[in-house]
Amino acid sequence: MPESRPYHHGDLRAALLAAAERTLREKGTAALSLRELAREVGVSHAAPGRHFKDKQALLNALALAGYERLAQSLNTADDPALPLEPRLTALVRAYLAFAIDNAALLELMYARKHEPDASEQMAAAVEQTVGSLERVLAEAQQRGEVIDGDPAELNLVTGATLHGVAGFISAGWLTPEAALAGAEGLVHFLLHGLKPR
Amino acid sequence: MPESRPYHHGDLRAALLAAAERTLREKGTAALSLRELAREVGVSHAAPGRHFKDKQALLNALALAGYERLAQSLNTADDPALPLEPRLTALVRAYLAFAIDNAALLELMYARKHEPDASEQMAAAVEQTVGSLERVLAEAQQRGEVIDGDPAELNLVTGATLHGVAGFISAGWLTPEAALAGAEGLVHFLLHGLKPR
DNA sequence: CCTCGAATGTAGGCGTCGCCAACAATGATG
DNA sequence: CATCATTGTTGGCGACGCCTACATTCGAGG
Repeated sequence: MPESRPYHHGDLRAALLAAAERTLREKGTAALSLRELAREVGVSHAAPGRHFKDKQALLNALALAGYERLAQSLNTADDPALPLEPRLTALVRAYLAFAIDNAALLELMYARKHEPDASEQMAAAVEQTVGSLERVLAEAQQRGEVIDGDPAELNLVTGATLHGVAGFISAGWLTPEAALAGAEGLVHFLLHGLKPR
Repeated sequence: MPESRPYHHGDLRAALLAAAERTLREKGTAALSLRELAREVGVSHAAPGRHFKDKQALLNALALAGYERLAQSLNTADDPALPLEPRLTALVRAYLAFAIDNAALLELMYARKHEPDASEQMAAAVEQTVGSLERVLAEAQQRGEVIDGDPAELNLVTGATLHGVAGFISAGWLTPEAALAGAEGLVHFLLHGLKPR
């Protein structure tokens, strides 16, 4: 009699990803279990297996979605009309904001578990993400506002700095407030370095 | 007849830590299991519990040892007689070298699992580690070779950059060779920034 | 409209894990 | 030498990821 729920969920895959992201945000990576997700969504413990061949596949899907969200966030934060320094500051703010309220997800995105297959889709997403920064730097370089050199290399160090700060935030060595407040100073450092002029 | 091994191991705690570090290096964090460690060392599956209250306690001990090793490595790499730039380069090289052949361990060291207790010992070890960099920067600052500003803040951004590069290495976006080769350029960037002079 | 195969969900089981409690051997302290 | 804390063993609990066999539903071709 209890017509309960239909035998088929409708969009279990999406529901699992949504639940996973919520769990990730609220309880952290360690609390992510396929069985628990199945329970939350109301299906049997083996149902997730129909949509993700194993746990890593789900993590990959989460990471992929994360990259897309981050790339979009960076793209909307980028205002090509701005001068270099404020333009970079906006990007840095957007990245740090993402890192702050997606700490566990970001960690997942950076986990090097997907080297073997590489999954092209993932690579493309990463490219899109770092592309935001690279574009800005390359343009500035053409205008002579940034030193010469392989753009990829420049992009690497700036990206590393950002990534490092994000890591410090999730390690708890830097409060989110301090990080966001320091964004301007951070960009200034990126541009001018440690040496006095 | 088989007088096998004595009932008591002698120094089980150290043996476990050693085995754990080996496993960490060879198979990665995911392959670390208390039961497996016990098997490797030749004790029963519950024996580790006598020395580490839970798995996290073992991980903390590993991280602590890692910090001590890293701090020592940085200290021996620091030559106060050198001018600023080569001196920093040596430190960067030492840090990257550690990151390269202790990737999984470094990840553990940066995991923010030990905020609650803080374990003072850990905090002291961290302080010792970052202290190497901070000292160099503070001295250079006094000599006027580095811009003014809160030394802790300067230290933060340089540390973040280093940490970020290390992250890129373990993410596989940067080969160890490329990272070490780029150390000099990295330091130059830290000192001079992206803007042309 | 019906059938039949593919897609999706369920039930149960296997081996492993971390942790716990009860018990056994050892070694240090009086 | 007796006693007791330390250290190791055995066995068990619940949870996990993954697998296989089975059930239900959906959709495409007759």
